[in-house]
Amino acid sequence: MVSTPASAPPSKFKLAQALKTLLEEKSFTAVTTAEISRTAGVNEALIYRHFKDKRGILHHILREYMQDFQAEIDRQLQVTRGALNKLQVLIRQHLRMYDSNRVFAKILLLEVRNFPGYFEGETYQHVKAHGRFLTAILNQGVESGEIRNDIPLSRLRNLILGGIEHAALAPVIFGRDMDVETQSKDLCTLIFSGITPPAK
Amino acid sequence: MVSTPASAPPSKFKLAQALKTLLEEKSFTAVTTAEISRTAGVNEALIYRHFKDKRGILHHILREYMQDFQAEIDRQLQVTRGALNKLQVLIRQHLRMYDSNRVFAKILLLEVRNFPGYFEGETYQHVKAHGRFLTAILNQGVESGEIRNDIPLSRLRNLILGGIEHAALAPVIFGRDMDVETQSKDLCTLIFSGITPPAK
DNA sequence: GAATGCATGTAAGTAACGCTTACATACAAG
DNA sequence: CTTGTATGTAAGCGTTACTTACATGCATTC
Repeated sequence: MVSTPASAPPSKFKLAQALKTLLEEKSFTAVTTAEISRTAGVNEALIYRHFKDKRGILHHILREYMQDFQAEIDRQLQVTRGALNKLQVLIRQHLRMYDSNRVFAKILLLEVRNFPGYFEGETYQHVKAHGRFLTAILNQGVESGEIRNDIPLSRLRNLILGGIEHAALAPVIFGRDMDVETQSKDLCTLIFSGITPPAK
Repeated sequence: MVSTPASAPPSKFKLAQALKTLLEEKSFTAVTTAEISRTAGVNEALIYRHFKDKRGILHHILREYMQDFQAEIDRQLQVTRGALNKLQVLIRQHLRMYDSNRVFAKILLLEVRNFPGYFEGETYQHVKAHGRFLTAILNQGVESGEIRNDIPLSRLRNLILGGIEHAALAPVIFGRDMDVETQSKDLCTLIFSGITPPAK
């Protein structure tokens, strides 16, 4: 039994890898199919053997990233107790992921949302699953009394996801580096207790 | 002196209007130049007389929206005292704008960010100006003691903008309606005092 | 070792789309 | 009458995503 990686056959892997590389420097629409195949060192027609679309490559890449991401979060959260602690881990891990995988962040935050049919597609289901995961943590927090229960959880989730996203957005867009530890610490402080001064 | 609207000549106005109409139903990339000119009832080549690009039309529309938006906010904030009150007005007005101008929200939140050169372009300056405006309010809040000063203002701004954005995102994408008043009230509560239970 | 099947390679082509160009007309202002 | 501006028409160009048809190398299987 030989090693059969998830993205076998080899040319499929090469194509996905090539697109990742190209996305480091330009936007998805600015990358041509000819360019992808040339970078991958395979024939252009192979794109359409392995993927439905040019966009199919992007979706494939995004799915891989999402799976790695979710796996890492699952792993870390198994040793974490308390809803607020879990939230903190989730937020930090989120920013870490965006920081060390700029292409992933670019795809998820900038490229994919205006695809026709993206939100109906399978790839979005992975993202949704991640959202439900966050809701579950919030739910636990409400039950334990760590989190307020006078506002619908969906609102809390929106704020958290929005906060993470906007913390990452500028660094990702302008290629600046982000101080993940400070950013996530501050973000947690704000999300937990708000922008008004702490009652000392 | 006759009325000379900002978007004279007439065909320019018609083209912009046509794109707005088309964007209600499909994404920008899914709209073709032929379609725009046909809907506008003008010749396709006129697009390139009035705009640099197909994208130029979108930028033009976005600028118009931004100016209206900023004007309305300026107007409302002149009669509002206190940083937190101003913030509340800003947040509610933001959501109102996104709610009643879905095309505007679509452009700003979904379409424009992956344009090559958008962040270097003139249109983005309007958005940046709006960001500085928010920072000014936060600054005032820090000075008056309404807002905490132990965390950089850019972080607060990110959280606020991210929260607004994510509150609007799902309704905009899925065409659901949003309860602006409840949404903005809850969002303010969360941003002001966080997701932990209020100290009664 | 012949056959089967899969991954790959090559090359030509198509349709759509963004965008350009060249030329003509209508009309108002000076 | 001239000039300038907004507009109209139509043909065409280059790029790009995507398709099709056909051929090869190579492993597994019978």
